[in-house]
Amino acid sequence: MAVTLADVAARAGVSAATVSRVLNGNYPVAGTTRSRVLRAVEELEYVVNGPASSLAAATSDLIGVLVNDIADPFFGIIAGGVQSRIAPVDAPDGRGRKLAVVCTTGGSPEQELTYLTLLQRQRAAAVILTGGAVEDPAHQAALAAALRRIERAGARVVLCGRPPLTPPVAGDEGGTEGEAPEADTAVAPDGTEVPLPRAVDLPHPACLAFDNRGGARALTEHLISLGHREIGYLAGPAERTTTRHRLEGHRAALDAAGLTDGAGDRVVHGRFDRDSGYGGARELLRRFPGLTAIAAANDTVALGACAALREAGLRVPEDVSVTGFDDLPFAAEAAPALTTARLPLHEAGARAGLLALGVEEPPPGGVTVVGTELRVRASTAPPPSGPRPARAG
Amino acid sequence: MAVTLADVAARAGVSAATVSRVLNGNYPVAGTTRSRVLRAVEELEYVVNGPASSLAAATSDLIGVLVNDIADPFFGIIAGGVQSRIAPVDAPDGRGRKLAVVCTTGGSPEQELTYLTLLQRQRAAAVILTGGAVEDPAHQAALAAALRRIERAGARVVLCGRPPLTPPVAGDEGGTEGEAPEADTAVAPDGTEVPLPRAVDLPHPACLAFDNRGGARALTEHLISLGHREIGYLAGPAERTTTRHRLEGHRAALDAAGLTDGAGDRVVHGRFDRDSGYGGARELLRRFPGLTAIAAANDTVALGACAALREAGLRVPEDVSVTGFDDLPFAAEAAPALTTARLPLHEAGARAGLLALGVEEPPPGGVTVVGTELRVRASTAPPPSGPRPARAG
DNA sequence: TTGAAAGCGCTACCAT
DNA sequence: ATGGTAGCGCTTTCAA
Repeated sequence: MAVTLADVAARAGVSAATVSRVLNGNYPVAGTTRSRVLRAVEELEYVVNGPASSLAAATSDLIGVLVNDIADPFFGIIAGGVQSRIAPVDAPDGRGRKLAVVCTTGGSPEQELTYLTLLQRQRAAAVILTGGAVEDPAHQAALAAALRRIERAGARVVLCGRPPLTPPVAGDEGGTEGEAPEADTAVAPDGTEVPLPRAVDLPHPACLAFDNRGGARALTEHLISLGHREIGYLAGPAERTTTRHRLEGHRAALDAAGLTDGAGDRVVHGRFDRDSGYGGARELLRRFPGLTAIAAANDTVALGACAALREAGLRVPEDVSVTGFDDLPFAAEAAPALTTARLPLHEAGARAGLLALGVEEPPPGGVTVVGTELRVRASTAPPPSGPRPARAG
Repeated sequence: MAVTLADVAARAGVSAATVSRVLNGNYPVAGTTRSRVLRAVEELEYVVNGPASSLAAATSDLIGVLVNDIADPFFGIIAGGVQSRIAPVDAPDGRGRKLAVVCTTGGSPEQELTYLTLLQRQRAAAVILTGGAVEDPAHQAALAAALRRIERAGARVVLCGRPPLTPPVAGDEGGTEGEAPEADTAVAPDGTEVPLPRAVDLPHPACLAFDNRGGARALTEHLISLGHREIGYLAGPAERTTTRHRLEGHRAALDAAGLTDGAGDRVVHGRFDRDSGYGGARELLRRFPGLTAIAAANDTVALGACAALREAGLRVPEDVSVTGFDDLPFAAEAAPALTTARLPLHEAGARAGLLALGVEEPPPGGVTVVGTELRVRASTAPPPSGPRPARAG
């Protein structure tokens, strides 16, 4: 029914092979032949059959992007960064443009695995996993197995905003102190490189890890430097690397300042959304009336906290200083007094795109740590006296 | 190299045809055979070759979603709605799950066309175009041609948040008063329905149009009802349906109230972003010192306007009332005093997903108008006196 | 209920 | 520089 390569070939008076060569531009073709073919393509309104060429060439133009929630600007911005590189607008027609298959996992391990299979089925050229990972060991193992399978199928795997699968012993996401890169391929009789079996057959994806720990630490250090001593923390959901690392950074700052007295943690766990920030802040205010600052797991949570403070008749940052994380565009608008750690989401996405294309090589250890930048919009030292008249509801 | 159907067939001691039937579950297979096959699939870690099956079956699991910018929550939320339906989380493994290919056009007509070709090449099962359209006639024609080609290739086309390609004569996007639906198919000898050639071979996509005009009108009517008489308008970029319809709604409200004196329009055009809102508001304040209200093309623009007002020492909404459009989550947080028209973006995306799947049938006319809801967060009548001491910079 | 086999449309290798 | 052609892995008649 549809126009095929053969139709074009017939019309141009050449062979199918020639048409293919013209279209893929990866082989010398005479100028006249070339233009004849292109004209036939035009006249027939021929559009390549992607599945057919994917089958024959054993590759596809699809790049999978796994996100928690595409409606969340955090992931939207990363996805935008990816697209800016895998399909640059200045590319001629569609030449060499990859398409992004965006998959919303909702943070569910099962969904993550399901989508990986679906993408493998599509023979995606690469898969990019974004955002923090669930730390459940069983899932980690299943995930590693899935990624290994995908890599073996010839697809690239990139982690963006997520720590490596097997953290170095020190438990530090920034570690480049991995084992020395041993030779792990050999030249087969037919001249091609084949992978040598490794003692541990783990996947080794390219990895762009956010410095969540460092950012969180810097934020809390900033609060401490202003004179705050009672700092609450609104953490994300347990079992997630993002939650853990940011919380660890916060605690590291407290420890370094000797602020971890036996009073226990001023930490409340919740989700990464506004409601959790709102509820969590109310709880913090209730439990710790002396609080002068709140560090939130991310900007969205911080916004919820601001709302709770406002409702309690407290001013931000005069009465309670609030910090967020990520620096989403709208957050600055909503809470101009927010101090936050800026994560270069778009840039990270863009680099992930390059890694997915294979244009950019991952560093020797495979892991690149993307730093955070402290954004101080408004800082206020705590009131000289102790507890405020906390009018929280 | 990879495991194929044939491998599974061999291992299960059945033919390839049988394995295919088991995997697709669209044909009766004996229970024992079935389980034998499934076990072989498990043991071999077999993953279907998508391109191969797409080639053979002439269909694919891909659904294209064209957006202006996936980093913009407006589109992110729509995309999320689409995904919620084309890949419901409760689907077993990957059974029948479609994948969303998200394409960022940046609002560029050329990119739009390029992506449509790319999606046609992938033999996408459907294509969803979101957001307002560029009104340039040449592009409209090229777009119509591209969509027609895609429809002829057997893919469904859905417009989401965009008016029909050929607006009814009245120029009203809400028109269901189109020509009576004539019979446009006939039953072929083999019992299948075939389309009759139409006089004008236009594409007829399913269409979910936002009631931009109605929403904008309601907003301005609201301002007028509060007593505002000098209302500025921050419009979007020219040549876009969204811009035009919202502006028309605004003007309709003014006309109805007899507020369009010869003083000329208090309208400033810009982009759909914060900076335009900021700059545009400053310009409005300068040119129309008596302004007591500003209606913005969307929430992002409104946020920029709020910033400009704040900077000018004016309070919102006490000194100047501001309205937005869309009701993006963060906007309410950033400007709680904002009155806005709520667009059910997620729901619209979800319906677009169903239309793309063919699960839901488009209405007879093809067009469904999605209404807006007025969200009044804080309204203030204009100050009794005339011009304020506009301290604008 | 199952098997055999003919494509689906393209790529890439081998000739020329 | 160009043509011929053997697959790529799956679906889907048609037979059995």
